[in-house]
Amino acid sequence: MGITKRELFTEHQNNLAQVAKALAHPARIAIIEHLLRVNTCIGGELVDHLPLAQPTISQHLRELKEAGIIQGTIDGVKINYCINAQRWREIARLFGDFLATPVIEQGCC
Amino acid sequence: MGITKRELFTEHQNNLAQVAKALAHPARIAIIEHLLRVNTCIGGELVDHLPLAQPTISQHLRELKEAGIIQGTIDGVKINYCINAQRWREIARLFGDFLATPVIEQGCC
DNA sequence: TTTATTTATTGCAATAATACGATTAATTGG
DNA sequence: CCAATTAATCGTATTATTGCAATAAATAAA
Repeated sequence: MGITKRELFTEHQNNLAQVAKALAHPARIAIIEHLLRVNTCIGGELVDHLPLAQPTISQHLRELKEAGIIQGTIDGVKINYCINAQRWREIARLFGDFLATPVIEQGCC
Repeated sequence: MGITKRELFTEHQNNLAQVAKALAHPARIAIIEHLLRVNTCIGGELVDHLPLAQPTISQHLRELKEAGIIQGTIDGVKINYCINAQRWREIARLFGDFLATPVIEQGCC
């Protein structure tokens, strides 16, 4: 995109937006859903599972890693990926609090 | 971005990703936070409130509108914006269910 | 060492997003 | 009608994202 003027917004607003951005692609949702289901998997399994080329998946994995949502540990030639449980709970709280804010319904709109 | 291959993913994955994308900018988070606080406001108030030019804010408002998160009703020359309460609850459920999925912590990763 | 396996990186093309000045459209008030 | 107000749209520059082929890097196995 063009450049986002992050410095003009609060840290909280940027945190929410940044996590949302990490979740803003169906492939990354699919990766997370898969990891939540199987707990741990290697990259190759994702290549078999998702309809995208290996470099593309590697790129999505990197974005999820940079957002702290997943982590990988080297196991020989392979890499075991899993969800960062602590970060996952943190994100659940962050979005939970935000989305739990009630909307007062008025007739105005 | 480049073109996202949405047709290769499930409707649920695309739904989550699409809402996340609508939330993936601090200005849009700020707009939502403001509307949650004041319940209703006109576009001009947002221009005073946010450090962005009027056309930019108008563009962000359109994206939030297209995601169904906000709605606007014409009031003379002005437009009253507010959160779509029903949609907001729907999104809270969508993300709540997703983020509530527990991560089984293992020593592997 | 050579080969196979697995993942990351590079480089590129195509497309989407961000931001804003200028302009337009729509309505209100005089 | 004319000016003022408010918001949307257009056009454009800049930057980010997506996707993949080709390649590199790293380790394991033979």
